[in-house]
Amino acid sequence: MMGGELKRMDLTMCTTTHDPAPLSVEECERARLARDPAYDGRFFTCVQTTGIYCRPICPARPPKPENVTYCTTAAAAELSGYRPCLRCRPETAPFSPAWNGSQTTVARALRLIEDGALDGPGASVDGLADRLGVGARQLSRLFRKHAGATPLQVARTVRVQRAKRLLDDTDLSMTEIADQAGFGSLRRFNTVFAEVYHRPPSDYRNRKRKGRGSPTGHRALNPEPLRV
Amino acid sequence: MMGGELKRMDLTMCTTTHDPAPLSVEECERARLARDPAYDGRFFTCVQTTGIYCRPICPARPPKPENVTYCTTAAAAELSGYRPCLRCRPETAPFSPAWNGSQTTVARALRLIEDGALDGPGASVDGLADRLGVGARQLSRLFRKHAGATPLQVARTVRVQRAKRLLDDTDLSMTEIADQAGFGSLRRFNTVFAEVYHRPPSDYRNRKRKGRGSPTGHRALNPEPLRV
DNA sequence: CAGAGGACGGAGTCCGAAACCGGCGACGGT
DNA sequence: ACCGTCGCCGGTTTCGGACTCCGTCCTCTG
Repeated sequence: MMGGELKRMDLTMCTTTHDPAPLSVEECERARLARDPAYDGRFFTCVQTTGIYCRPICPARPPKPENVTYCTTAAAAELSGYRPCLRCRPETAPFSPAWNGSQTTVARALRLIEDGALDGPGASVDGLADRLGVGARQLSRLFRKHAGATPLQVARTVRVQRAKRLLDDTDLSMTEIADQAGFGSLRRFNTVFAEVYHRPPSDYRNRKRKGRGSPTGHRALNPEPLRV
Repeated sequence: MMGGELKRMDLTMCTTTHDPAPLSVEECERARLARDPAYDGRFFTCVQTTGIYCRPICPARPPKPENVTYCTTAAAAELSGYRPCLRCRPETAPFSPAWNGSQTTVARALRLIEDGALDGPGASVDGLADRLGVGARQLSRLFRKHAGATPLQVARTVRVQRAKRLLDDTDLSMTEIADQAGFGSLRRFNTVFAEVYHRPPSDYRNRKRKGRGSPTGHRALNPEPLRV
């Protein structure tokens, strides 16, 4: 024992605010050997031979019972001289900031894409992943999990939306709009826009303007409703 | 015509040092429409409508015959006011420096790996590719093509060789050798070394030293030959 | 105390398949 | 003459599955 942590049966004397019932050593033993997620955060395992403390769900090889004591909080374990396990990271409980780490990464990525991180020569998903400090494959996984779309799908949507606003709100040329929207070429702008709106961008702009009337008041005959 | 380049049949008057026989316009026409690699570098196609000149093997849509004239050199085409095509890049002929580009990239990568670019926390193939200015997937392809092994296979070989030299030439501990050889943990060092030499590193060192005699002159009984 | 090795899951690596991308040229409309 | 659209094209990028690598923990031995 390194001091201060509860010995075997002593757990019955100690509860935490979210623990409706005190835990027996036997219950802790069962829970950690089973890696039962329901007990995650309810107690911590202190390993005397290594000086490390863990969550009940730690995937590391379970230490022998005679080498173990239990604590109800991470703080108590640290006060007793144990350091957090680098596998299960007991200092990051569910719903803690660390738990939100990957979601935060995706949120940052989405902002970067809005800001054009995937546009222009040399821009790439590899490069974006690097800026975020994660592997490209891992970023892909996080996008699928938290955003339900791939980074390029997000970027393509953002580009089309920018182009649409520029078509509606400016008299810029197609070439200029393609460039400012983040497309690397007029060719790609035409292709992607047509895929989304089923017509070329200039046609979209013309119909949009005819639909709200020209200065002469003439309306387009049989205006075709926009399909998106 | 933009000036200076040879009109149709005039090619018969013009040869280059590596062209044993002059080319007819018909022959040029056939060669460019067929994208015949044998003619690459022997003549260049000048497109009047766009002001661009190409190699016979250019994958772009073949221009109409009436829009085409021919030159025997890239320089002649440029003197006539044409600019090089950004697809087939006529200014980069086979065996030119540009052609050697990917081989040079792999050579640089190998040097970087020797220098530990794939060792240590945060090191990755993604990161190496980024330093070389190519995509990770593309780097993988180039390694397969020019080195016959993957980046990690190369790195692993380099690490083991470093470790072997340190075992032979120093009295460093296993932990220290693992670290200096580029392994992130003693555990990995043990595993990889055993895969290559079929014994743990300390065993290798002991046998190697017994094999060349100790200061007392005692030789190991029945020394087992090293298998690599 | 150092070293070896079993166990483990997250992240990285590798690869094939598919999509994206940008360039070229033709053509039509203004 | 210029702008815009679109067919065509091949190199590179993207994506996701499959698998490996990796570092950590723990035990045990010398």
